Amino acid sequence: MSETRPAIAEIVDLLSKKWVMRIIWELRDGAMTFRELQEACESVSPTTLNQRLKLLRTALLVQNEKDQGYHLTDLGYDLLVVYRPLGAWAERWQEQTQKKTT
Amino acid sequence: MSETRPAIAEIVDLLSKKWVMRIIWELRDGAMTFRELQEACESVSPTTLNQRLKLLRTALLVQNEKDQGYHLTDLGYDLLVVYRPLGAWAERWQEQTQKKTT
DNA sequence: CCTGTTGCTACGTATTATGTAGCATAAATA
DNA sequence: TATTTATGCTACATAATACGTAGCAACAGG
Repeated sequence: MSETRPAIAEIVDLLSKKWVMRIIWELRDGAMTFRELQEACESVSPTTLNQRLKLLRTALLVQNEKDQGYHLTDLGYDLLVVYRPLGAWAERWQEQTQKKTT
Repeated sequence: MSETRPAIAEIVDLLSKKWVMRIIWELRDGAMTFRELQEACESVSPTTLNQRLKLLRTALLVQNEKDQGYHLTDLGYDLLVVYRPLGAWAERWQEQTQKKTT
């Protein structure tokens, strides 16, 4: 079904949707309830949050087992690991972009 | 102005906008014209492309010097470097998600 | 039975992206 | 010189997406 599309393209599509990266980030320290996630994500609307959680569940990045709340799968954690260097890059980026105003 | 917001949050916001990651990716091998970029990005509308290019230029990730076309800045290239491991992760991800159907 | 918490849906409004047309500039061609 | 071609981009109407608010059904105490 999705054989023709490269994996990287699909995941970039998914990660480009609003709140997706943020949700993964918020789940970094363990499970959260639906409403906890909602608050953490600047009170994102439940409609959108639920849509995103569905996407993330079918993408096997997030799970929701009974009484455990939403939490990352192993695959989801690995993605966080991949993203880790982005933090350092972002610091440098902010320095550069603030040279203009400061 | 943006002192209160962490760098990582800002960049995640930017990268979560449609076509932003794709545009950076398409510029990986050097300069492209506006219309080349447009074709490369599945004929994204010029309105949107121009909006994204404005964002990317003010974020110092893309430049557009005379007769050189659009191309990544050093900062932009560094971001690509950060993203490189995503390719390998995406392969593993696709294997996992295709276990279900195949 | 009442209250609180949970995950989630409904639905109208606002924001964002799309598609198509086309303009202004500059270089190449006839 | 007149015409074509390519460039970067704007205008604007429509479609898709996200938001905000209200509220429901299931469950757990008290």
